[in-house]
Amino acid sequence: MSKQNISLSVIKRLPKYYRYLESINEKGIIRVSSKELSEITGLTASQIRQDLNHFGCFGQQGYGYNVKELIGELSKIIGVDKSYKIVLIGYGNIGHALYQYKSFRDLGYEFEAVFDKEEFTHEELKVQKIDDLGDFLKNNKVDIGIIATPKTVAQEIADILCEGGIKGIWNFSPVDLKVKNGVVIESVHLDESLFTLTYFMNSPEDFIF
Amino acid sequence: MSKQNISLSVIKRLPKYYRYLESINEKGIIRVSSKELSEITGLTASQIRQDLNHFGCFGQQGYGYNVKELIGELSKIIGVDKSYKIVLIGYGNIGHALYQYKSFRDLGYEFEAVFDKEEFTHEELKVQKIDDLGDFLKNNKVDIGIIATPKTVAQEIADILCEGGIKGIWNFSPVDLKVKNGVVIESVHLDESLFTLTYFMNSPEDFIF
DNA sequence: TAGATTGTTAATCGATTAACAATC
DNA sequence: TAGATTGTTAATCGATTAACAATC
Repeated sequence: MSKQNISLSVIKRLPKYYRYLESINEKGIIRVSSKELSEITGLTASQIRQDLNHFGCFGQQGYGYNVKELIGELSKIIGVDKSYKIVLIGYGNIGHALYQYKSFRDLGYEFEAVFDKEEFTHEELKVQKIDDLGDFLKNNKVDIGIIATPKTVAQEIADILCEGGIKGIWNFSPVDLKVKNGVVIESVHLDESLFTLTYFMNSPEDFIF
Repeated sequence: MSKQNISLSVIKRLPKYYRYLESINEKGIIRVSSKELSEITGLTASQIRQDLNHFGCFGQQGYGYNVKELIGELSKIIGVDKSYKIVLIGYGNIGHALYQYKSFRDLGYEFEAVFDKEEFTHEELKVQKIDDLGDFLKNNKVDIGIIATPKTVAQEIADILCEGGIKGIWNFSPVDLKVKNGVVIESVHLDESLFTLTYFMNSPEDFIF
C-alpha cells in the first residue's frame, strides 16, 4: 500500500477519476460502483478497482464507493486539497491565457508574480523583468513555476527556477527540460498533441484509442 | 510494415523524434545513429530503431540515419507535409492564444473561421456566431475543429463538427467527447496535466518518470 | 439471508529491452 | 577489410484483465 512503485499509467488516470467523480457528484449521485465508473470512463472495472487499491481500501463490498468520500480521498492523493504558489514566466499568448484561467485559481493555485523579458503593466497586473526572477524566489516561497516562454530561453529559466528552490515546473515550451533531482517537470507539448491528431487523421485504418 | 497494429505508445513518440531531429538538423548535423538519438532523447536505442522500423527501413548499417531524410520520412508518416484547414470554436483565453500561435500556421495549419457565442470583431478578425457553424461547414471543406469552449457546450459543438464532416477534433475543454467512428479526437486536458504535476510534487519518493 | 461488489491474486497480454546476424 | 550500426527476432518486464474468495 506504499506510494512506491506506483506506475505512471496509474497516476495519469487519477485526475480522470477525479474529474468523472466531480461530475457524478454534481448530479447529486451518492454512491457508485466500479462497474458504473467503468461504463462512463471507458476503462475496465477491474482496472479502476486495482488503481484505487494502490492507495487504500475506499470501497465497500456489496455497496461500491461513496462518491463524496472518494473525491475527498483522491483530493488528498493528488494534493489538490492544498494550495500552491505560482510564478508565471512568459506573458505572451499562452502565458496570458493561463493567467486568466479562473478554474485553477478556484482550485487553490495562486499566481504570486508574472515575469517577462521586459517589465510592463497590463490591466493592473505588474509584469516584472525576468532579471528579477532569481531575487524574487529568494524572498518568496514559491511552489510552481510555469514556463510559457520561447523555447530558446526555456532551459535557462528552468535553471533559475531550480536554483530558487521551486518544487515543480509546468512547461509549455516545446523542449524537454533538464532539472536536478527532486524537481518535478510536467510538460504540455501542444505541437506533439497536434501532430498526434494529424497522424490519426491520415491513418483511417488505425483504430487504437 | 503495415500501419495496422502500431500501438499508441509508438505513435506518441513520433512527434518527439521529429522535434529532436529538427533541432539536430538546425545544428547542421548530417547523420545520426540510434545510439546518439538515445542519448539526447533519453529513450533506448533499441526502442528508437524498433519504432522507426514500423514504418520502413530508413537507416543504413554502419552509418545510421541521414537526418534530413529521416525528417522527410517522419513528416510524411505524421502528415505534416500536408496542409490542414481549421475552424476554431471559442475565442476566449485559450482559443485566442491558439489563434495567435504562429508556429502552427508556419506548419501549414490554416484558420478558415472562428466562432463564438455571439459574433464580434477583434483586431480585423471577424468572429462568427456559433449558430452559423453548421452552415459554414456545409459550404467549406474543413479538416480540423478546435474546441476551446466551456465544457458545458463542448459535446454539442463536437456533434455539429462531426455532422459537418470534420476529420479531427483538437479538444481543450475538460471533457471526454463522444464522436462517431472515423472522427479522431485529441484532447489537451490542462487540468489533468496540472494535477499530475501536483501529485508528484507531493510524492518525493516516487521517481518514476 | 441472498445479492452485490469489493480487494486481491493469478493469468494474459502487450511493450520494452537485449542480442545478434546482416551488411554498409 | 574491419568497425559500426542497422533491422529483427527472442527474452524480459510490466501493465491490464479475469477470476473469485471475502464480506458488506
